Amino acid sequence: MGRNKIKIEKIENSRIRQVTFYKRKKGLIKKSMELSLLCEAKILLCVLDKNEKLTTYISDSETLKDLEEYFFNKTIQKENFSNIDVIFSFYF
Amino acid sequence: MGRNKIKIEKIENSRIRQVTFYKRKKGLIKKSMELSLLCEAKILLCVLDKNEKLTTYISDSETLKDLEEYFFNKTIQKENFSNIDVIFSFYF
DNA sequence: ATCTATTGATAAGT
DNA sequence: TACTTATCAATAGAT
Repeated sequence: MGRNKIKIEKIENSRIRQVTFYKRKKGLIKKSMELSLLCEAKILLCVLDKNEKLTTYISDSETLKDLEEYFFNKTIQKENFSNIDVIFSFYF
Repeated sequence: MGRNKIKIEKIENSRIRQVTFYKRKKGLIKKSMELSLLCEAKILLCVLDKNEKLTTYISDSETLKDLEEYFFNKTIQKENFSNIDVIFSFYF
C-alpha cells in the first residue's frame, strides 16, 4: 500500500524509518484495540524502539494478570510465532 | 474494509466472531513482524482468546529480556495505551 | 478454506 | 511533524 510497494527489510534512511515507525506503531495499536473489542480478546502489545522508548498497549486491567497465569500454566494451549515463522507462512 | 463497514464492538454471532478472530489475529502478527523488520523494533504481542488459548509473537530472542529491563527502569520513557485512549485518539 | 468487492492502511509528497 | 492522496493491503461477507 502507499505510493510504492516497499520490501520488508530494514529502512536504511533514518528519517523515513522514524516516520514509518510512528505511523505503523499507531496502526498496530489501533488494530490491537479493534481485535480486543470485536472478539473480547485480551491483548498485550509492547514495542521497544531503537531510541529506547517503550510503548505498550494493554486491552484491559486484567490482561497482565491473566497472561501471567497462562504463561506458566503448562496445560494451556499455546502458539508461538517469531519473525521466521511469520515470514515463512506469509511470504513463501 | 471488506464488503461492509462494521462497528468496532463485540461481534455477537459466535461463528462470525471466531472467523474474524482468526483473520485479524493473523493480520496483527504479520504487521508486528513487518514493523520489527522495517524499523528494528523489539516487539512482544500476546493474544488471549475467550477459549483460553494464548498466542504470542516475539520479534527476537532478546525481546523478553530487554522488555523486562525496560519495564522496571524508571528513567526510560514510556507511553501506555489502553482501549479508551485508542478509541479517543482514533475515533473522536 | 477460498474468493472478491470494498474499505482501510500507508509510502511519498507537501 | 501533521496533512494529503495515490496505491496497495486487509478483510467482511459469501461460497
